[in-house]
Amino acid sequence: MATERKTSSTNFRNQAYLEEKCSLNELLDLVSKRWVCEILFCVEEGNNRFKSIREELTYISDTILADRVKLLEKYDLITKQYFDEVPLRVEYSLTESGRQLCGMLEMMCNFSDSLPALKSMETAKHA
Amino acid sequence: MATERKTSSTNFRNQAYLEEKCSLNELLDLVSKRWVCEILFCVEEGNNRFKSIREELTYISDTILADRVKLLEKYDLITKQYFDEVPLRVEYSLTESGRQLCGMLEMMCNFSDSLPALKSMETAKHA
DNA sequence: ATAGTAACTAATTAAAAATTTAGTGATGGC
DNA sequence: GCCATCACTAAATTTTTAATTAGTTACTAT
Repeated sequence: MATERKTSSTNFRNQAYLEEKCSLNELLDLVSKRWVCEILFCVEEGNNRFKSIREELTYISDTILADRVKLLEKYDLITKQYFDEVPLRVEYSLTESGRQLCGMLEMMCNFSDSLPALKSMETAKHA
Repeated sequence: MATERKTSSTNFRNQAYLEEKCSLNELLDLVSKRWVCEILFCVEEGNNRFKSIREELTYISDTILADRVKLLEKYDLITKQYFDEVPLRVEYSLTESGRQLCGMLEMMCNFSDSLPALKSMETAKHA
């Protein structure tokens, strides 16, 4: 998983340039990683264990889920609580920032639902 | 630029699964493409020509800018107006959807500015 | 005739992201 | 001892995305 970024690339420089210009770019880089929003929504709705999230998000793998919860914890959007049980039990919950972010994502979700351009493409796909 | 996606991959299936689950995933896939938000903000602020956007966004290339304005037009977030002049003149402007999206992105921008986790990483980077 | 302009496109290559496969530790049940 | 559980990690591979290089069109200015 952990292949290092090449800090000498123009690819890297451009991302740094954008993040410097506006922190939105950093936030978007996080929330647009695959599965991230759905994981947030799972936790928001109380589906807060590793295994149960993995089951809800049909095709996600252990590797990715572990990576994403780690990222979300790093950005202080979720927290982990460890229970001294066997087998191991860990529960995730949203932080205050996480709750705020979820609120905004839900707004965007409503917006995207109402976007004619997106809707017509959906329909085209199913046709 | 136009390398076709491999529709048989699980990578593709997972993206389709997420978009089916929630259209937010489709919208995020668009706005998180590199440079997209900054292009929207340029147009919003009246910087509405190909060349001037390219100059404002220092490191962007013709190839990428052309791809992004095409995408934004496809999703009906910007429109193009052609002027019959020489040399060729094209102006972009936000659609009503584009304006709404910009509004939400600005909200998210304020949020990300206030996120302690992001801020501390910024600081760490410059240290 | 040659060079320059704006707004692009096509093909290639480099880099990053997602996925797959195979493991870990501590414990419990058979 | 052997298999199972949960919540992970490491390494390798595949797929996608971004960047580079080299063009195009239709005209104008030198």
